Amino acid sequence: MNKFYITTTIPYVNSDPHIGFALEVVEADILARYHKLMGEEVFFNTGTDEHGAKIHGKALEAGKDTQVYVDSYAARFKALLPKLGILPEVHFIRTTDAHHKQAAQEFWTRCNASGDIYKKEYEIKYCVGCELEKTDSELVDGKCPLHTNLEIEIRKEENYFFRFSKYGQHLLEFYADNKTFVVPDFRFNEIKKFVEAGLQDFSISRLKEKMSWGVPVPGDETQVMYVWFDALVNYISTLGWPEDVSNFEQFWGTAENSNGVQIAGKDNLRQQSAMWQAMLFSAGLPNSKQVVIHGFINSGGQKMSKSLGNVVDPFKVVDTYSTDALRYWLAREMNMFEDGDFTEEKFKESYNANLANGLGNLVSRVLKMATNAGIADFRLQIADFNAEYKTYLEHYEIQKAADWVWGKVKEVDEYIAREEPFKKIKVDAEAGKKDIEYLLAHLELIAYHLQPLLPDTAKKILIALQDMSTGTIPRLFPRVE
RNA sequence: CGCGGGGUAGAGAAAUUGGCAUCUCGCAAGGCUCAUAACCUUGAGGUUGGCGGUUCGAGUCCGCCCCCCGCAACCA
Repeated sequence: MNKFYITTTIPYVNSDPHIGFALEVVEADILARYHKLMGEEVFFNTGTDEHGAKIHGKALEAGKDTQVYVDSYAARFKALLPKLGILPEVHFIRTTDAHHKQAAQEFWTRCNASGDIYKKEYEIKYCVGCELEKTDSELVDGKCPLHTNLEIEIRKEENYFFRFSKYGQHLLEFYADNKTFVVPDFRFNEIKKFVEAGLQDFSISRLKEKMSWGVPVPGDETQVMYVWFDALVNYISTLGWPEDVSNFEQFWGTAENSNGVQIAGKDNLRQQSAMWQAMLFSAGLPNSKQVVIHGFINSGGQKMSKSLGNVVDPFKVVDTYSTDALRYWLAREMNMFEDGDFTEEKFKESYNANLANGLGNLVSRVLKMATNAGIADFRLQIADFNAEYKTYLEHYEIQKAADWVWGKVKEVDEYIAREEPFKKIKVDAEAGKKDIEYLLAHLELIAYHLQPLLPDTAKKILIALQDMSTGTIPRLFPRVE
């Protein structure tokens, strides 16, 4: 049996889940469901990234024990999954899981054995106001934007570094041999350019006495791993690596047959397609098979931010509309690879046009015609996806796959207007009935192809088709005014 | 000349290797009554950011310019 492995990146639990995470996990779920329906054995991973100074700081600020703090956030992310209609068998890894920590340590040990880890003095930019380390990109004019009255302190400490620079050439050769390693191609070009420009080693640990919230570095009591290093290992620790070799090789793959598909946002291009791959080289493990990079969801034309107050809460969207309404929007209104824009108004417009008036209304009218014609049951007959639709999903073109389905919705509406079976049945019962059966078959076609996209809705339609004797017609998506 | 993405109807998008500028929403008129005030048809709406070039033919290829938006290393 073919194996399919897909993973999202794991969100950092320093704030509530936002719609960007919902996008990523729904995209992964659509692909996982598709491969499952194609008869493959699927391993689907998501989870939470829970170490690091930021989280530690936030917990201290809230006056909570750090583990208690991350537990409550992890629960929040976990609670979102059923709200989004994610496959219940999804693996949810937490980087504070005991097994993950052991796996991260083993990974470190292997990189160290390859001679890729060394100690060097590192200059940390530290904001006394936040009591946190700051990155260059967080600073505005060399100052912390939250504490512009304070100077940034430079603190020197000895950290472990990873020899990223050693793997530049190796990465370029790997990219050349794997022509669709990063999807879409413009992102692949971006990362190639970045690697070509030359790589610098990056720090992978912090002094424990200053920042204790991390995985202990093997063989050095004084240091903990920097959050990235341990977090990236989740993609394989989730499979039971290093102990469960069989599971690891079946799903993550082998050197000859890599099998791990990763989905990530455009901000994660470097970490996933360069840094993590170099780490895998170093540890002597198979690379990912593909890294699929999606865009961002903006809100009203601007980046979502707390200060602008335009953050979209996926829980709220689901509660107002429905799980499948949100899944529809993420699948069809978002281009898989470009940025999209969310506004309540556009969401509602699209909901009414495509779900209420389009799909929902079509199901109503066809089932009513069937009921009126005395057709009580319908034998399901579709067992495979359309070839064009398959091609789209195999190339991660979720939007196009959804377009294909709604193209069918349109065709069926047109057919009804052209053939007028509701009229025909009054003069020629046989011909009218034949038309209606044709419509029912197309409803099945639509429902079948909706399974990965809107699983709940697909199921409702398929169930309704099989028993129309009760005369009750599901109202899938009521109009919202 | 740091790297990259983009500019197509009021809005959002699409257009293998150059070949009738297409689709959805919205708007107008008509049709239909199976349906969730829904559905179908037709129509209005365009200097494809600008200028120039190649070509029988350019949204597409080449040159220059203008304007948006990311990234610029340890930020998911």
